[in-house]
Amino acid sequence: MPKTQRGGERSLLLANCRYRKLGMRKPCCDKEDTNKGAWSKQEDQKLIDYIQTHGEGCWRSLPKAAGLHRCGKSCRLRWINYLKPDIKRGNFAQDEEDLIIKLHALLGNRWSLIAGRLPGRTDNEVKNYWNSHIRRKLIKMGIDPDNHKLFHLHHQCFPLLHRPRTDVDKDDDALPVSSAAATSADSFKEKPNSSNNLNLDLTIAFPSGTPNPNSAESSHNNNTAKDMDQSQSAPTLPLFN
DNA sequence: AACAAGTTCAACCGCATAACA
DNA sequence: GTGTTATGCGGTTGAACTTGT
Repeated sequence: MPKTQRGGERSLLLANCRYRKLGMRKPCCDKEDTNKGAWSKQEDQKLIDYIQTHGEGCWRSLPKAAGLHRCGKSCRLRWINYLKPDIKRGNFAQDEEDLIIKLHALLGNRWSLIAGRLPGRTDNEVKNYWNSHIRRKLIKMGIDPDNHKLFHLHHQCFPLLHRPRTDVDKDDDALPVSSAAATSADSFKEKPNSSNNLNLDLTIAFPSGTPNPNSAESSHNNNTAKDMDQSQSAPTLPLFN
């Protein structure tokens, strides 16, 4: 059973309860007739049908036009993260994982930029994968996932992380810290690209078809433009420095 | 078998900012 | 220049699921 069909009504109730409890301001689209929580198959189909006919965009007016009792934000997220036809689902390949680590070292938590380098992957998926898999793996290897440095290089800041290794730490992919550096460094070396779709060139460049933000006609995609402005030249990865 | 603890991931939120009036 | 609206982003939540005891 797809997770998307679990407990929709319950999460709606919990969400409404949360606003009251925490004194949070209600979202703009929190109307009585607006659905929340998991999407049903029928809702998915309505959204797919509408976008296939009319294309993406105008998310604010889309729900009404498509006959959905959802806010535009929710529709956009559902489409981008789940329904879009070119989305690649399933496990991440090793080269995808390596690329995420490299890009994270370079860009930090800018998940949309990182996802932009992984065809078929969404920012949400990359973020979740980072938090649930890669982050933990790096910690096990003795690498601080936040700055990609070995823990022992700044152990004063993280004394609790430098406890003696115990049986709990022993795991298939757990490595002694001393060898972890070499192993991870090896894994970051450029290796033959097993996935032809992956763009492992880390030079920051504008996606094909995207106008140069410095040019007069570009007024769109300002975040990207801002990010690009900050990295004019192709940076090298500051791993383990 | 039953329960607890840990993990995953879809969906939500607030915030920042571009676009527009 | 100012106010409002729409969109996109990253952080967070919590139900469902998995694993351990």
